[in-house]
Amino acid sequence: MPELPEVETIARGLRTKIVGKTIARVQVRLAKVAVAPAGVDFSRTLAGERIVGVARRGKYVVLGLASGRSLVTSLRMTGRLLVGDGGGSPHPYTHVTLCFGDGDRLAFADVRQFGRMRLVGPGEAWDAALGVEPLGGDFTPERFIGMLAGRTTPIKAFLLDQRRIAGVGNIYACEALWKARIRPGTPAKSLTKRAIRRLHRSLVDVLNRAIDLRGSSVDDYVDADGRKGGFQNVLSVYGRLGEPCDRCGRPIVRTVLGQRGTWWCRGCQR
DNA sequence: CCGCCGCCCTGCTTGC
DNA sequence: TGCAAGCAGGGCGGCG
Repeated sequence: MPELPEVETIARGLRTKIVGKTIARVQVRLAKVAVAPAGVDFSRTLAGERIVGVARRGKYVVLGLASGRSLVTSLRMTGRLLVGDGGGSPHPYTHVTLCFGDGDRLAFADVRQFGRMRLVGPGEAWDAALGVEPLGGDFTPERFIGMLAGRTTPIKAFLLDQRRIAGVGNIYACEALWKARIRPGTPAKSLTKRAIRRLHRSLVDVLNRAIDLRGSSVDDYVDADGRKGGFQNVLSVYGRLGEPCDRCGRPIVRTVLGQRGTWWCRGCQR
């Protein structure tokens, strides 16, 4: 499931491939995944647009268009953005295809149909409800301490709340908490400043390391080239039920917290 | 504002 | 062996 490092990898891959290309036509096979403002036709509006940039915000891939509009893609769990020349057989769950003037195509495919491609207008504050970028300069240890003050919610649930910190999903929340030696269920407000600083460091380190390794391919994630990531080979807890903890040797457990599977070590996460 | 819950959807796993 | 039920999960809207 694509989280910040996977989406960053996808965005970087797309940037080298599609910036500068002009959209000639758009095929929408599953209407509900292609979202546009009221009165705006998704396909007709995109036709003729030129791609001027590819960015990431939280877990969203943002294609910047020459008109000032943006095409914002949420991949959710199983969404993929794939570039090709249309020569090979298309991904069987392709819902939207952008056909460029030079014959290349950008396909949005998603088995579970949870992902969305959303066309937003110039200056539209589509990300107003999204929280701070964890790898941006705004996310300081002191700010993190302030964010957690008085919050009763379990720290792991807080990390997953996109309105607070944008881009952290289940894999990296579990990994960062393990690295910081913090129990996932700890109420946010009861963490010491020292522990919060440790968690801040762990979160930034885990995300950067995962980007270096081009993300984690846990289920079927692949980047814009169809390549798998490498972080799944260095996971400490995620998906490792029963395996010995790398730090203390106790078997990794799986519990459910906020309706999400949570992997952690009872031995060394306090 | 905050926390909690159900829904969306399909493929895989589990159980009879 | 075959089939149905259960489960997983990110974001969003609704509720208290």
